[in-house]
Amino acid sequence: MKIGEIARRTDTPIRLLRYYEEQGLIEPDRMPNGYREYDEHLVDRVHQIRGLLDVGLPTRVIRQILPCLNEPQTIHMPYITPDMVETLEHERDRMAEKIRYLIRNHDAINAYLDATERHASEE
DNA sequence: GTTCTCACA
DNA sequence: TGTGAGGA
Repeated sequence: MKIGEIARRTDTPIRLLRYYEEQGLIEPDRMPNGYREYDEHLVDRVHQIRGLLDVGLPTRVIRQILPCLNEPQTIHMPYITPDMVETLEHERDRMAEKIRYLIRNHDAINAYLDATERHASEE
């Protein structure tokens, strides 16, 4: 499929699909006219990449663990190198910190909503 | 209309 | 990573 179609199917801007390719996250074939040709399996891969990006993993880390991401939604670690373990541990810690902030903000918003409700029902 | 590359008041 | 230019 061409870039426009995979962009629709993965809800990813064309701009970003080209960017992911530049970062070595995906490598679509080329058609004779120079257009990128995306294989069906890349649909899942793009979804997977976006998922990891959403959780905060930088593209360089994703590129690193890419060979271990084959079945959709799963992470397999057949061959794990020491420095891969190191970066993953680092990312895990970053995630934990992010979660702490999320909880904090979640609580704050919740408290606000709570107060608003009480206020409204008292009027 | 769609895609491509390159580049940045 | 957004956006536009200039081609095919």
